[in-house]
Amino acid sequence: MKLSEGVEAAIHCATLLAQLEEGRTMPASALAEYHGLSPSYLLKHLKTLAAAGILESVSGPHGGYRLARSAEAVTLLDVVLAIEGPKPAFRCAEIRQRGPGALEPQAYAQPCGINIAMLRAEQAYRAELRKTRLSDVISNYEATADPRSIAFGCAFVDRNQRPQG
Amino acid sequence: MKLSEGVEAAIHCATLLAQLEEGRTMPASALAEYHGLSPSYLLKHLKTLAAAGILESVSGPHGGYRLARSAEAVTLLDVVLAIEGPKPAFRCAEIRQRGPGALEPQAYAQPCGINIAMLRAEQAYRAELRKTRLSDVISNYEATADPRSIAFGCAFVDRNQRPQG
DNA sequence: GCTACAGTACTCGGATAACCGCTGTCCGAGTCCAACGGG
DNA sequence: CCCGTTGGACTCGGACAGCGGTTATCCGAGTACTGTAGC
Repeated sequence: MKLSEGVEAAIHCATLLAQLEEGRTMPASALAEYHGLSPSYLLKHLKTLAAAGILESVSGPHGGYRLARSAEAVTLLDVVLAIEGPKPAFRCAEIRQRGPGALEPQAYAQPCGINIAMLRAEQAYRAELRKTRLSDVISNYEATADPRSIAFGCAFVDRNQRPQG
Repeated sequence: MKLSEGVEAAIHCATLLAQLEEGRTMPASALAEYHGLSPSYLLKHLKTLAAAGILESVSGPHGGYRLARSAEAVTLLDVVLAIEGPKPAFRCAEIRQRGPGALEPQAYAQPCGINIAMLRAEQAYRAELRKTRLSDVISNYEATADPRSIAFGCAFVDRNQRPQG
């Protein structure tokens, strides 16, 4: 079990985007520079987030990305599902229906108990991720990070945010 | 996020192994036949489970695999961690320490809030998996499965289990 | 008839190729600004 | 001086290679049975 590397980048970017002023946007190149990542690759994930309705994109010279809704309305689960896809991590291949002891398909109306247990665990995982909103991440960041980091972030946002599109 | 295909096979095999009599073993070839899987590939995962201390292996003509401890003492988490590895699904690459605003490493004594949230969710996932024991899976199976499947399983176990090694 | 031995067949164990998805990258479509020329 | 037009530059969007990891497989090491030969 392993999550895509892009999940971390996506969350960081969403966090930064949440800090710019209402209606403003920030281009992918600025986000990549701020996080020290490859612009080309980051763009791929930003595109995915936009397709999922978490970000909005604005084209043109003063374009860029911004949150499609408030930071309180975006959970970590939203971001993870957008990048990783909605399919559960455990995909039951219905092994029980294979082999020499297999019966007709109608005999397997009851779902596989293993699948149920695995999906229940994943529901717990998702429920926990759903509890954390983007705004919570920001609050925690502002409360614990080095003041110099916060100041740099604010300055960077002021410098790179684009006017209302 | 996706789990290895082998997790499902591993759980099914462990479940079947839990049903044979005390001290008996069952060869990988029988497990593969019962589940309609490739013997070569299944052996790989059984080996992994044995290395993790969940199964015990016995070599020789009457050899095979058996549970290393009781079905009550094996949780789904044990099996998943054995196959997938103990590392968390979310691996923080410390993106916050990259980019032009990075500070000296000492400034990042506090762990990354994003990482904390992701790990907390994974702890919930593992806690849920830890609740389900192999014996629970068997109980559920015997309570819900088609009687013919259960009878076939019992007959198969009787036919393929090897004497105490 | 009993025992010791060698051969054999069966098991697991580790090392080795093939496929798939994430990683990383590029160029094209669309959009807004700005400069320029005309009125 | 003001306005329309045109050119340019900047943005996102989708399509294209490269690589690591899981999948799938094979042959070798070890062990217990079995048949045989000797006592």
